[in-house]
Amino acid sequence: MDIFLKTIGAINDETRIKILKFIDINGEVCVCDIENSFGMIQSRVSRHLKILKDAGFLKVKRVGRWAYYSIRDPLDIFRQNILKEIGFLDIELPTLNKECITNDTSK
Amino acid sequence: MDIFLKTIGAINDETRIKILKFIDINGEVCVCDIENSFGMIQSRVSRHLKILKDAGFLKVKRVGRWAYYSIRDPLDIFRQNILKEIGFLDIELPTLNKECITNDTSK
DNA sequence: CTTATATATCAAGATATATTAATATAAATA
DNA sequence: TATTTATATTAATATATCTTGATATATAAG
Repeated sequence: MDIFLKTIGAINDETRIKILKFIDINGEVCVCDIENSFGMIQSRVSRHLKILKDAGFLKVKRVGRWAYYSIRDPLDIFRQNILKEIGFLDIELPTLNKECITNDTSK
Repeated sequence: MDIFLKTIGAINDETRIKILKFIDINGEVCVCDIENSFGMIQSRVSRHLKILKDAGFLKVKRVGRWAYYSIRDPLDIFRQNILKEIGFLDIELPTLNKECITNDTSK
């Protein structure tokens, strides 16, 4: 029950639905990608990512100082269905904005 | 998005998950059945039922003064999946207690 | 008139939730 | 080593939502 409610609670928020769909569409993104794309401050992004990760939707891959978030794989059928449903929603998402300073290979 | 959040919000509550599973298991039940089985006051039951109905999970059949609630049919796949998932949860449910005074045919 | 139900409101408390600032941590690098 | 950077975490605050009991009213049916 607790796990179920945690899963449901995680997607009971518009911001997290957007972030989740954003990651689902764009694949692996780092925290600063989300910061830049959504125009949110870092701590806010981190917090939402943690909730989505703890609810079993996301996984993290750490590379150096970056943390790359993506849809957890394997994903159980229930969460897959939720993801599919979110995919149907008509939401306006920002375009992926890869502006992270130190992520810029020209630097 | 709003409909999605309404659906999610409806099951983001332990009491409603229990009522929903209870109806799923027992089929058609009237408000007073739930009152008696769960030991909840009528207004509380009515309110939760309204939320579950508005979220698309339940339908009502009115017979005389009674209102019989059951799982909405047809139910879209997403809500079916939610119901299935709730079916897997290890929750303690009260047994159906049909004690409604005027429901008693011996009266 | 009584009963079953629906609905609405109020007030209190609980819960949660979001948000940001500040701080911590850890890695890269000068 | 010191600094910068990406990210995480915590603490404080503000806000919002929910739940619940109590109560009151409305409706429809018997």
